[in-house]
Amino acid sequence: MIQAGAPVPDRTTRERILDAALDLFGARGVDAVSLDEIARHVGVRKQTVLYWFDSKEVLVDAVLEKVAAELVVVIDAAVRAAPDDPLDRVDAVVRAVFRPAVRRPALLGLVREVSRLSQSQADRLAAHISPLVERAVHYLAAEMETGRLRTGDPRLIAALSYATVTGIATEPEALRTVGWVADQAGLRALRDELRTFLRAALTPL
Amino acid sequence: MIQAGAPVPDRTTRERILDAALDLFGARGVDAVSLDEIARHVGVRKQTVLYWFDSKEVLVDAVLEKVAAELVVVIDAAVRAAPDDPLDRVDAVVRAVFRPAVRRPALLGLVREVSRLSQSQADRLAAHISPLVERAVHYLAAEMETGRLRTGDPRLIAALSYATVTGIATEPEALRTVGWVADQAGLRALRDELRTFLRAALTPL
DNA sequence: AGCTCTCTCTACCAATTGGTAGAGAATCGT
DNA sequence: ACGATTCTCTACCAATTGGTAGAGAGAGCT
Repeated sequence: MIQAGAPVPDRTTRERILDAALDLFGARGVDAVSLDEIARHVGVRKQTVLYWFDSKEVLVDAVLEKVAAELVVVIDAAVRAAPDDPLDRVDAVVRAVFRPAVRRPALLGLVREVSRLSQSQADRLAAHISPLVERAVHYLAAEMETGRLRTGDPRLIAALSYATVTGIATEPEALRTVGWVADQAGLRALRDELRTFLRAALTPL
Repeated sequence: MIQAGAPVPDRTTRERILDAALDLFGARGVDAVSLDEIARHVGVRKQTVLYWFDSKEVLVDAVLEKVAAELVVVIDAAVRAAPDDPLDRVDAVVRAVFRPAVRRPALLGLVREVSRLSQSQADRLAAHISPLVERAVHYLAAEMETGRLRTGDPRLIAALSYATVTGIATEPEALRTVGWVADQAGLRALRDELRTFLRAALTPL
């Protein structure tokens, strides 16, 4: 905690604000979290938050940017490391997406907020994600040609997978409604069920 | 629009408030929609809303209650009407869930709000949904025994399906990020892809 | 030492929120 | 005809929100 009149220049304050914002936004949503609450979590005044980020919208932007960039790196690495078999590759991507999510639920929880973004924010996010998706779609299409994947619409498969992952991310607690336990073991079990589904649906007949 | 000093007793006002609240909550979230905005949509003052529903929380409750009850009826009817084959039955449920969603996107969009509910609200919702899920789980388990479905954990399958549907519901616009078009045709295509997936994953080897 | 830049602070503000108090018009049962 | 009930209104309020203005402490360069 920093006392009044002792503003030791602290380059990490910005990072700590981003960190707290990610957790809080992810857990309870952008609307429900005030700048003041974020500031309190960091041990700083609300106006300090507004010094680092000109407005709440800018802060949201920065958080999304950070998360998207990290996610892209993780997925990218997983794809490159995976063996040549397309089924194994899909499997690797699914596990790669869930790994950070298991460690830090707020990460995927943030996805829930995407639907509330402004047009420009959504566009910027898409700029990060789209290239990844396009590559995946082309890859899937190519492998369907070679017969190593069951034929289908790769874009729909991508959309469905994305929807499923965000669905899991969105509702770790809501899934209790269907009797699912939202702990790490439960998350892993659900991830594995998704892997099974994808394999079953993509394995050539 | 009702003019001042002309409060013709109108039993439908309550219904119209519920209706507007459903659409607005579903489209933009409970937090982002004020009572005043709902009132304006109905053509009434905010205080009239508070006359019919003691607080915003009560209004949210009522909307959820209504949606849950309707959804239960729809699914129930679909199951009863479906043929005896378990794969067809699963298929019928998926279509039944999507039918109201296609007609009225806000309906499933409301699911996004579930994660922000209070404990008591979540419990009440679960009271509606759980029996349905339990029946489905037992049914799936029984059919796995008879060999007409691939064996697996029925509860995980239910959870995964639920997550997928809510994922689609949550992100009709966010899915644009992966290049998916969020119109009715797109929704149908995605629904059919989900049906294909479920069939592929559940068909006995 | 003195000056500038970086950073966090105190003090405020206008707007919006959910909610309360209570007046008054229309309808219905008597 | 009349009183009670039902329903919507005007008028307020306390609390919270995102955001602004500007003071002032510490660090580093000259």
